Amino acid sequence: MPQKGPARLSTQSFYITTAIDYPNGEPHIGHSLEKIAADVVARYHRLLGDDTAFCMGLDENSQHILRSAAANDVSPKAWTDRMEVAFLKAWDALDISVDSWTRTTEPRHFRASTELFERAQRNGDIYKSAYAGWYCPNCNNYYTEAELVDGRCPNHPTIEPDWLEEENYFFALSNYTEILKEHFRANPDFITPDVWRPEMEGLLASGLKDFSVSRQVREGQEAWGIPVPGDPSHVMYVWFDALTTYLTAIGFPDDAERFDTYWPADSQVIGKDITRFHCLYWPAMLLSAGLPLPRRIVVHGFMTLEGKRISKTTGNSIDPVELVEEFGADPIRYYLMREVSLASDGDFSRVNLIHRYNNDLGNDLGNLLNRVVSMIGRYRQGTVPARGEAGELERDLESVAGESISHGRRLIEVWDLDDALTAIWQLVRRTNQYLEERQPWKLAKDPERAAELDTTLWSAAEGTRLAGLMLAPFVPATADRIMGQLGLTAIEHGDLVKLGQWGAVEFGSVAAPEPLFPRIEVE
RNA sequence: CGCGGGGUGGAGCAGUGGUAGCUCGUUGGGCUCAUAACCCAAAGGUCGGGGGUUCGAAUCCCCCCCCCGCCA
Repeated sequence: MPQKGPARLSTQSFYITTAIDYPNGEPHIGHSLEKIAADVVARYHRLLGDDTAFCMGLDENSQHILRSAAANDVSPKAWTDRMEVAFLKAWDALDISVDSWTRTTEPRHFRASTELFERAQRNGDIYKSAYAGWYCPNCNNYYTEAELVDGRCPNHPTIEPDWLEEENYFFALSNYTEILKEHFRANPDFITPDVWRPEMEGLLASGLKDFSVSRQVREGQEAWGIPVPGDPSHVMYVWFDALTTYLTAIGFPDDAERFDTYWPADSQVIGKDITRFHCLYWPAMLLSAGLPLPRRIVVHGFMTLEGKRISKTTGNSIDPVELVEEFGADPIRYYLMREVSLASDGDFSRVNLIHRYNNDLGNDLGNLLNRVVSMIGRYRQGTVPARGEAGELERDLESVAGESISHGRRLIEVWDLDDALTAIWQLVRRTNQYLEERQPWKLAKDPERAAELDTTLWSAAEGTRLAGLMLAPFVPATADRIMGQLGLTAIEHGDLVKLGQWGAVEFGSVAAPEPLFPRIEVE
């Protein structure tokens, strides 16, 4: 566990990636979970003052793209340009703070992939061999016997694939079984959460098999993809192309300064379907190229929608942009991070979203801010009073705030984001309780207790401020609104270190109270 | 078949040997600063089934049932 202590040096770098997406259709809520989780951690590290690089992108060199483009009667380039707009729009709507965006069709990415491939070649890990399987011409893909459905292509029920053999390039993954076993032994945090580790260790125990890294360009077919170095009759197949994005994004191989600043990646976030490729193939490829391995692969489960599998073909999907228009980005971010544990699959339910919105965001958090700001306005003409002498209740509130922050931090650092929110909510709840205990509305009626009222109002404002600060990675716009209503400036890089202690700011005048999350009435 | 994960109050989950916890929901009470919000309390579980180890098991062992994932 990375115990970083209470503060951080601002000279540290933090590199985080998400999987790159196939732009063969528009993004849906399932894509969003991973981006939001990664964004929370990226924002958290910026809040610590780390030099953070958060990279995402698009996987455009696959045959899926050619098919989608053809189906829509446009060129592949026009198609991916159009899809890029859709993806960027979705991530922007969800407030995903991406630093670097990579498309695999970019020349710099061709350059990086070629370099990585050549390094593996020089290391003797690439060889040519026969590849055989059931070939579907529509997919331009091979399937195993088991993958076929009644002898037909799983994606094209009308097509009976042919048994084909071709010469392919292979990567000698088997060379890396032992060294990867050792890596897993020496780095128990390499896979997070650790529920996925036994599966990888099982694969290692049974021995790794080499995998195909190229496809022949067939006659009459567009050479879509990155040519294999030294053999343009082949293009790279998936892994040396897609995974290399993580290197391209930070300047590999030509910008050594930038690359050395960020590599190896601190966290690479992926969906559970590609666990093996990121936990086994990818490290082996990096070892072959003489590059250090990422520190952590973070695996998340899948989302269902109202209990059903998300599928465009059955119309069971939600457009994140429409969702944001209806509820706002922060409620969706909060809901997904609070309700879905990365360790297991989660469900997106409209009823539960509204529930979380009203109960957690509206009642607990929004109402807390509202009552604090209202009372400061009503009893102290909008000026936050000086803190005064702390009694037992204030010391207790301060201690809960400290624990909430330290627990929250520790949990974010091990990617336990739902529990981190629970830890932060301890402070929100405690501050509400504190107000009940002090009853400032009664203190206000007795001029002799003005000092107690001052202390109470200051303490409640401070508890609310610290909760807002810790929430900033999860609900960034809301955190700024909290600061704004408390009369403070918007949250900045490094603020968790600078302002994350009880009493770290000088308050001034609060703004007019305004509900953060107006209640959503349901039928 | 094999490997792995899981089955805990109405719902969702935590809990790996020592009186079963959390959030929501339900019920009752309090408060009135606040977004019909907030606070307090109560009811509700023979921890999938059976057997075993132990002074003592949700927690360890064996068998069975059910759900999910992996097999390149």
